[in-house]
Amino acid sequence: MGSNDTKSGESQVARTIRPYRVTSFDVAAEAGVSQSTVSRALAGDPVVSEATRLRVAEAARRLNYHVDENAARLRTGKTGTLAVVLICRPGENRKDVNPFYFSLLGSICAAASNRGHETLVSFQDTTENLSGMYQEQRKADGVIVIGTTENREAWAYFQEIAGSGANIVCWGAPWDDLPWVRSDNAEGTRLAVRHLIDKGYRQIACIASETSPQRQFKERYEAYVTCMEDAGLQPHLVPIEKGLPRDEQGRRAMAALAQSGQAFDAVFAVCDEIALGVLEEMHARAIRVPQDVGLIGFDGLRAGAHVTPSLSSVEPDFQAAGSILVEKLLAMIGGKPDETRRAPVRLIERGSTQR
Amino acid sequence: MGSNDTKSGESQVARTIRPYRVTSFDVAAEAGVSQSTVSRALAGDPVVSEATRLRVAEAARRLNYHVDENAARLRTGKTGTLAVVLICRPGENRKDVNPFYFSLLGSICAAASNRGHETLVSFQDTTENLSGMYQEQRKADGVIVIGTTENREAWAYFQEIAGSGANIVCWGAPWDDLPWVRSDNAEGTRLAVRHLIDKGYRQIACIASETSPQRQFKERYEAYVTCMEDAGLQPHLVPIEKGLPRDEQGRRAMAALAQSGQAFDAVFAVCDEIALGVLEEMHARAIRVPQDVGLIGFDGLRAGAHVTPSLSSVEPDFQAAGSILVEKLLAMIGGKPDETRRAPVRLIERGSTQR
DNA sequence: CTGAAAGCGCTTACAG
DNA sequence: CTGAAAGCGCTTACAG
Repeated sequence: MGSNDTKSGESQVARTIRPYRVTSFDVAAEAGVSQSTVSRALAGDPVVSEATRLRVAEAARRLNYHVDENAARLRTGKTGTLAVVLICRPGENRKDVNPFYFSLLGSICAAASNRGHETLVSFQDTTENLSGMYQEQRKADGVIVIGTTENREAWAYFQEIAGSGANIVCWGAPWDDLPWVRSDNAEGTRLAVRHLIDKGYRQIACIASETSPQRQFKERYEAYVTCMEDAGLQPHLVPIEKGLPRDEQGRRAMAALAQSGQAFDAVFAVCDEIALGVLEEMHARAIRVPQDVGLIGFDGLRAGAHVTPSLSSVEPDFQAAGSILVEKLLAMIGGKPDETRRAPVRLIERGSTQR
Repeated sequence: MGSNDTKSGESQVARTIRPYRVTSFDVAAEAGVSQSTVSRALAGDPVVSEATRLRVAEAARRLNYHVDENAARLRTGKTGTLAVVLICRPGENRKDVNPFYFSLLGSICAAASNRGHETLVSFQDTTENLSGMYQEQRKADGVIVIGTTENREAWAYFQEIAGSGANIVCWGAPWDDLPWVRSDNAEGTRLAVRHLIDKGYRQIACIASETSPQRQFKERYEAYVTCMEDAGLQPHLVPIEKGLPRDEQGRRAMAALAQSGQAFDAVFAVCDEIALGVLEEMHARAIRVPQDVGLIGFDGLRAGAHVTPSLSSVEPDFQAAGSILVEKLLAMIGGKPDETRRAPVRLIERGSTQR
């Protein structure tokens, strides 16, 4: 079927099967200099004369020569590449990955690109899939790990890698013993609660969890308590039920709050997905937002812009977050650890708090 | 300042600055075999005896040895890597990248991973940024280019690369002379229009553009005309204004339709962002959806799930799309072109058509 | 089944 | 300022 084709020339061409590649030697011949001069000229080594540099560049262009990065990396030991791992829920449909992570991924790639590094991206979830030996395989100089806090197995794997001295930074880890970056949850919560107070709301309930693996939920709840107390107001926690989709958690918590008889005129939900469920439940109960009750979430999901009323929120600056992760990793690679850990946040005032 | 530090040992240690790396020679010594046997054993070459293979694997584990991929690739000429380029609008804030592209990016990475390939991702927009010489630099075996149709400069660049014989497939190109994959727009439109008809709508207007650089808009509009005519109904085009944000295009088109005096009981918008603007304008005009007028979009944006009423739509299966792109590229790399060009779509029935 | 050796295409001391 | 040569760490014919 083609493979037993024995036309003459087949075997003697065996070595020719690999397509011919233009090398720095070809460029050297074309430019009439040595191969080492080609390498220096193309790398921009200032030691080569301008005339030679131009001649070499022109020859390279004529031959459509490009440096074989594998050879360069083998020689220098540097990759110029950062690995990015996005941890998913095991078996999760990729479409259900929190879109924030897609955005963060994009901003990491962009930030790395601005700093002259490429990004080697992978989505990982289960054991057979986990692979973080980037430095050992000389595929990258370090790793940025982002993704769902809930995949403990994956985080445990990367925690071990971090423990062995690899260059690694992360966003979303359930533990604090890997170098992490997170939203400035205290500041974001302060912005949200102060905003509600400025709008005249006083009986502000917080839909949250004290026991969630999501550290940011805990941080936001604690900051909420502090803000309320600082303002002389009474905090009120409405806990979420475990193991449900976020919007369903929001619906149920809102139902529980309404049925509790507890007075409230505003709700601070620790994430927008929960807040969207809360809003639906408020509609179902004919609670008018923002007239009767104000509502604010956290995360700045796009979906919040399109609901009625649109959802006020606090948004992590994921572009800053991407830069911070990249800078932190590059600093670590350079041996001068960078202490930045918090990504800035900003308030998004939308309809659900505009009374 | 540290660099003029002349403590003894400094210069003789110069070669030691590069951290020691465990090589296949070390594993060979540890396992008591030759280096070539180590290479074969770890590559799973069936020619090595099981006993030897185990001994080598154990030695490698003890020494925490991992193959230097740069050396392997230099030798084999294969990268096992696919490049993915996401083209953005020049100067665009990354957050405004259509979330569909983030999802598609994710599914491409996942599909590549399933096929044993890593992905080298970059976001590109302007000239100083454009870089697609992946095969020449031996960084990847081929490129998948996705992103906004509107960045003509970037597409022209990749079109040229495609013309020079590189392995490249794309989603979103404004021209048809690079190997492309797109949604099955004809089928998706048929699903949308048939659905409206099934729900009893008859006077179905289409908000679209015949001249947009977005080829899918044109394809959807043409399919709409065909479907309407096949059903014995009168097509009615409401053109969008150029150069505006999509939602604003939707608002204006809807306003124009309402003011035109043309009778209508449903609207098919060629994308969800436009449909969301249409919906807002309908609310502003107290047009009840879906009772008075039905509305359906295209693209299946998440935001559509949260508006009131939720927006019916047609969704490209972006996971299938990612697989198709990867398979098409791998087929091209393998020299056996694959003719698949259309990603499957499915109808999402939501509130805006449920009367 | 295993080993000795060549060579992938660069970068970078070392000399001049 | 330029060249000759070594060597990065593998894979794979070639021998045995």
